[in-house]
Amino acid sequence: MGDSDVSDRHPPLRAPLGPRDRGPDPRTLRTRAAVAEAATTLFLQRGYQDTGVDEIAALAKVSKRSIYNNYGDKESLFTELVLGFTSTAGEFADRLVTGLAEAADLPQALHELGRRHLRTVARPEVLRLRRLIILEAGRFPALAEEYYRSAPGRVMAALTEAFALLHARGALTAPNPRRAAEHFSYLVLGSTLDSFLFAPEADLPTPTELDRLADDGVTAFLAAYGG
Amino acid sequence: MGDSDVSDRHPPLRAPLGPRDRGPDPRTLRTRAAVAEAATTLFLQRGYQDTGVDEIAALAKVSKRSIYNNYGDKESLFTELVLGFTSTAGEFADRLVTGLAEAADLPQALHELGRRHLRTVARPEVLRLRRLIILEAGRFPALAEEYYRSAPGRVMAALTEAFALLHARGALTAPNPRRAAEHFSYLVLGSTLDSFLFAPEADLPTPTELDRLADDGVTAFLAAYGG
DNA sequence: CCTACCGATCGGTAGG
DNA sequence: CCTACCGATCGGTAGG
Repeated sequence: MGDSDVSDRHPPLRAPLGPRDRGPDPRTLRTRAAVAEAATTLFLQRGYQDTGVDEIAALAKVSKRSIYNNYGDKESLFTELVLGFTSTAGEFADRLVTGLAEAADLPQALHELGRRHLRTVARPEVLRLRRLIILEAGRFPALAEEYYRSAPGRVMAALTEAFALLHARGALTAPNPRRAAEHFSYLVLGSTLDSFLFAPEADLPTPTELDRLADDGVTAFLAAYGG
Repeated sequence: MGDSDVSDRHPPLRAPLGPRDRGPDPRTLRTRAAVAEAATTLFLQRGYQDTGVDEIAALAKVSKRSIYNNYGDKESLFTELVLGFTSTAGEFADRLVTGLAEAADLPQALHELGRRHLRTVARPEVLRLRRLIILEAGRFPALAEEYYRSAPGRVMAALTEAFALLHARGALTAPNPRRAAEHFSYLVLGSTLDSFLFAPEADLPTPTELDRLADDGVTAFLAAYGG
């Protein structure tokens, strides 16, 4: 099983497998996980600038040196964490709209989609991530663009495609399906997303209120675009 | 023309009128105006934290001491400037909806309102102010609340009132006029406000595109709520 | 005497 | 892994 020579002059900076193929050092994994959790908490709470590397180290109960060893520098740590959450959000976006164009009862399917979408987006950690990315869009423009394209953008693209099909079939009247997708999203999510940005500490709507908000948005959408 | 005694033992710290009623020292006014303009530019561009008092002083071509003499400290300077713009925005909000409930041609009046609203809100300085307040909502929660209540909140309140009247008169079907006002706002403004937060450096829609966005939003609103 | 303003520098804290 | 410390920069204030 060809162990690599310890004196190898070109070791990968972070080997995917350690010597004897034992996998990465479990201590490294523990440290990285502790740092990631602590940094996520603090970044989401206070933003990039107001979170100190010392604070992250203290909360994660690791040394500051371990953070730099595992993540390079503060910017890389931030970027790596945010990109991880962004790809999670992108996967959700793909699943959300699946099957819409084939639904037997379109109004019911849209109401369910609206409720599911708003419930997901109105979770504190999702709202805080969105807010964090907006706060740091000046410092990390590429990150903001990647998030926008992967999360809301992917939902918008999937809705656009579904609405185009439904329009062709006469189930909706949406000659501009892209615009219809935007209208659907802002009708359902608009006020919840907006309020949180201005009052991130305020109480979120209750689940009942969220369903009501989503239903009202979908009802207005169906009145405007319904077959 | 009663000159005040120069040896007066209780001079006001900053007299509204100087000796001989000549008015405030014009040098003071010039300095304050220069500081306000420079600070506004920089705060809107980089946010609170990333703007240094030294930078403001350099851009305004005054000494740092003059900033502290005129505005107390950095937080007060920021608050004073933002509150000034907030009250300006509030006055616009009041005028925007005036006369809507009495319009002879409601669809036309709503289309004009939508265009005017979006054109105003989509000005770079308005978008930047909104973004700045969101960025600093963690540090200045009272400021964010005041802005939210004075600007979007006042438009929403005025629209709600107008829609309630129009519903009573049968010109609209809006049994929940508050919700209708939210839907109107997000249909017209949603995508423009949202995109700017994630890409503050990107090009804004052209005036033609803005009118199209507004028209599409108002058309959807009328299809959903129209008499 | 006052107000406005200057050059110089303070203590404290950030990322690394 | 920790303490100590660096070069840089911040908001705020000193004397004149």
